[in-house]
Amino acid sequence: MNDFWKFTPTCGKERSLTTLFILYSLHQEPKSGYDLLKEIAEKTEGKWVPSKGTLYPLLKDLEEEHLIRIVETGKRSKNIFGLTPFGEKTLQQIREHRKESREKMLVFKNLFIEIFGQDRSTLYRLLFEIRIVIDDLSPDNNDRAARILEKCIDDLRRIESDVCDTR
Amino acid sequence: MNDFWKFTPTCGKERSLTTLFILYSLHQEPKSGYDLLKEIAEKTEGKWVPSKGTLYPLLKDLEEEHLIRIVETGKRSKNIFGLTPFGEKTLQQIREHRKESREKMLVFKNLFIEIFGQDRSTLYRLLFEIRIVIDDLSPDNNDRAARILEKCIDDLRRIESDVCDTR
DNA sequence: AATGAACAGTTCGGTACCGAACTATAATTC
DNA sequence: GAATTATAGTTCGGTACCGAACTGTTCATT
Repeated sequence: MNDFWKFTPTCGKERSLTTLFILYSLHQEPKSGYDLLKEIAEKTEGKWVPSKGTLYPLLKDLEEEHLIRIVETGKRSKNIFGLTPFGEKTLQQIREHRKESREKMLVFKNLFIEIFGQDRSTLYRLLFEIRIVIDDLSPDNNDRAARILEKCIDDLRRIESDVCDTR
Repeated sequence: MNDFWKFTPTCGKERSLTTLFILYSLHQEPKSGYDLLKEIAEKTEGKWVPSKGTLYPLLKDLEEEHLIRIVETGKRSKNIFGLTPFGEKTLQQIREHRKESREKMLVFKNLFIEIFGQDRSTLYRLLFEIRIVIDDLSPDNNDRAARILEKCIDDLRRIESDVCDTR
């Protein structure tokens, strides 16, 4: 289901999640292929690390498509990549489609939880509802929402401590 | 990143999410390939529907591997598939690895939200914290947790209605 | 009876990726 | 200085999937 995790800018071809991560990461700061691998390994706790056989050819392709460019070379045939203006634009357009992407994630999670989630189905469903309500809030209400969520966390944590106290 | 969404039973080869869905769905009740496609389309609101070119050959493969079997044939060369005992066992073993699978989903979501999520970072982080607290609760406390979450939803919904009232 | 839609399935060129095996070089350790 | 480790990159057979184009059959509508 690689094609499921595809993201489309307003104009241009759809991009894989690996490409998206590359664009996003180089948007933060230019770096080498090796650095990208290390970064993704850290961020995902080693659970997802694109293989070198994937990454290096993909960097080459993205360079040929003028999304990224080599901004510096170093020893050991090291290449430091940075985004081009076209790459910046593509990344921005993909991120603008945040709603569609989040919907994808939502149906994916729903399915995932239906298959794996058992004991917690009810609670997770309520979490989803919270998520939906949050998404509909206008940004002005972030602070109020944050306080409500923080109180919720406190109350939930208190459940276990109440149980401990009654033992 | 098909290989990222791979699930491993205790013994036996790792399985794709499509395979997992098939096993899960046939575990519910036997059905045809066409029914599987319809079901996944419904559950994902059309966002993920394995292609026929994927599903039918995969059903054949799973049959050859004795995970599923044809329990009935009908008109139009219709085949109704059901799980075999081996398929039931495989499904059960994969679902037993729920923790690893959920960890995968968590790092995937974190990455996803880092790339796409902006306005709501704080709120989503709080949602993650709620999730972590929920995961640590013992099942006995599901009801209390559910009530807390329900109240949280009410409070969040009231934010918008408060705003509407003040206009 | 003819037509269109729904149901049901097959083939295969192509994509995105994996991972093993490979090459190369600089830095660190002994 | 030699050995080891880390950094850096390449190639390509293979997997899981897509989707277009195809075949076929039953049911519903006109």
